[in-house]
Amino acid sequence: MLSDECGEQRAVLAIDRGCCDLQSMRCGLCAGLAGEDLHAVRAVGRRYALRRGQAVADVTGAGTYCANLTTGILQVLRPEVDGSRTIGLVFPGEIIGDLNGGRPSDDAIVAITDAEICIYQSVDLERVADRHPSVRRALLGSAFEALSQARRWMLVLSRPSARERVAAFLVEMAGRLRGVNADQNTLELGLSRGRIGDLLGLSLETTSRQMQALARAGLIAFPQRRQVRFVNRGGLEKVAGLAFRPPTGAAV
Amino acid sequence: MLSDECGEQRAVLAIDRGCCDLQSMRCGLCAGLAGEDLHAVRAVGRRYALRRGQAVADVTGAGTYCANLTTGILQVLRPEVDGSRTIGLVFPGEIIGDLNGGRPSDDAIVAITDAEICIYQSVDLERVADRHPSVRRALLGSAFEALSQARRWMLVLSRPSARERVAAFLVEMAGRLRGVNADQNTLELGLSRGRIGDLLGLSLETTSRQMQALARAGLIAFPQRRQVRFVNRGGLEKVAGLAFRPPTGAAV
DNA sequence: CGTTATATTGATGAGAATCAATTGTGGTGG
DNA sequence: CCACCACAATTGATTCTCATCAATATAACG
Repeated sequence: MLSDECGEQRAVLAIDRGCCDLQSMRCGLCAGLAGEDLHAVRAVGRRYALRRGQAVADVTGAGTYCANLTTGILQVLRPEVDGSRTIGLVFPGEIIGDLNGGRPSDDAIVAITDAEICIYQSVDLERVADRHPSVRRALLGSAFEALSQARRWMLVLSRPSARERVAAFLVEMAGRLRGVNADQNTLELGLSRGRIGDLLGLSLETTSRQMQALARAGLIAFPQRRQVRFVNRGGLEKVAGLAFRPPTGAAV
Repeated sequence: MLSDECGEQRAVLAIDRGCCDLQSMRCGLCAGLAGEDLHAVRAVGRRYALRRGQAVADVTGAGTYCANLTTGILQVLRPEVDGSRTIGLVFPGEIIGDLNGGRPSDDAIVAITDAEICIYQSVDLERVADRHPSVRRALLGSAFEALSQARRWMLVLSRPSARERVAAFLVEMAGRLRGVNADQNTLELGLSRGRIGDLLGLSLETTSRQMQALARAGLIAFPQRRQVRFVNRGGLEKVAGLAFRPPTGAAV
C-alpha cells in the first residue's frame, strides 16, 4: 500500500487547451518566446492542473512527452525494493520528460502540492522547434538552467554532516521558490520528514532532529508542521556551509 | 599551497585549429553532425591538449567559452574556506562552460588525466547555431545528456551508507567510461582517495576503508593504487543498491 | 637513496541509524 | 460535537557507523 503522497489518484483536470496565455504566468519555455514562436508553442501544448498526490503519468497518457512546470512542486519517485524513494524535486519553470525519446524511466513524477503543467508531445515540440529556431534556443536555455540546478543539488547532497545537509536543503528550497510564494520568508514544504530524508540520504528521525535543532537555534520556525519560516536566513546559510550564490545558474 | 592536482601549470599545447576532424574521435557535439554543419562547427572550435593538473582556464583565456571534452577526465573544483573541494567530474562527450553567458562561476576545471577538449567562444557557437539548426539540436542533445548524468550522480550521493556510496561511485564511473578504456574491466581513477571522499561527502580514510572492504569481498581489485579492476560487477551493483540502468540517459 | 605525498591501518569519540515509545494532527463516522 | 483512528512528528535509548587523530606503509620522484 502506498502512502498518501503517492496513492491519491483524482480526476484529471484539463484547464486549458494551449500552454501559457499572455496574461497568466509563463512557464519556463514560453517565458523566453514571443509573437509567432510563442503562438506555435502554445498551439501544441496543453495546460493541466494536478492535484496534490496526482501523478503526471495520469495526464500524459502513452507516448513520450515533455512538460514544463508552471506552478507548484513535483517529486520524482524511484521504485526500490522496499517501497519508493523520493530522488528529486521539480520546481516551477523546469522541464520534465525527454525530448529525444530516450529510454523511458520507470520513475513516477507526482505532485506534492497542487500544480499546473504544460504538456507537449515530444514529436509536436520537435516539429515546432524545427520550424522555429528560437524555440529550440529556449529549450536549450531551460536545459542549461536545469543542469545548473542539478549541480547545485549535488553540492547539497555532498555536505558531510546531517546538520549541513538539512540547512542546505532549506536554503536551496528557499532559493528555488523565490517569487513563487507571497510571503518570501515562509515556505510550504509539502514533503514529510521521511521524504526529505530520502532526498538527503538521512533517516527521518535525524531529519526531524536537525530541523528541531535549527529551530531551537532560532534560525527557522515552524508555523505549521510542513511550513518553514526563515527567521535568520544568513545564519542558516552559514550553517549550510554554502557560499551564497544567486539562484540563477552559474556556469557548469 | 595547492596540492599537486591543482597546482601544476604546464605549457599549453594547442594541437589543432578546428575541432574534431573526420578521422579522429569525435567530441559529443561533433558526433551528431555531418557535412556542412560539421564543417561550420569545426571552423570555430579549437582542439587543445590538457596535461594532468592543468586548468581549462589556462587555455580559454578571457570571455565566455563553451567546451567539449573529447578524451580524459576533468574535475570541477570549488574553492572553500579550507582549500578547494572536488564537487564534480566531467567525462568525454560532456559540455562544460555556458552558452548563455550566465554568471561565471569561480569553480576551477582541472584535468585529472591528460585530456583533449574542443573549445568554442560562446558567441561563435551561438552564431553557428543560428545558421545551422542541427547544431543547436546537437547542443540540446548534449545538454539533456548532461542533465540525465547529473541526476544519476544525485542518486549516488543520496545513498545512505558509505559502503553504498563508494560502490555506486565505482559503478557510475565504470558506466561513464564505457568504451573509453581498452580494457572494459579496468578503470583508471586518476583521483586520490581524498578527492573521491570530497565527491561523496566522506572522509578519505572511510573512502579507503570501504574500497579495501570491497576488494576483500572479492568484488574489485587494485592492480595499481588508482586503478580499479572489476571482478564481480553484478555483486558491486548489488552493494551499490542501484538497479542497473543503461548508461545513456533515461528521461528526467 | 632520501624525500614527499598518498594510502593504509589502528584507536577513539562524535554523530547518525535504529528500535521503541509518546505526542500531536487531521480525518471519519458515530 | 466528540471519540476514535491512522499517520506524521517528536523524543528517548541504544547500537553502529563514520570522522578524526595518529602512526605506519607504499609509492613516485629527483
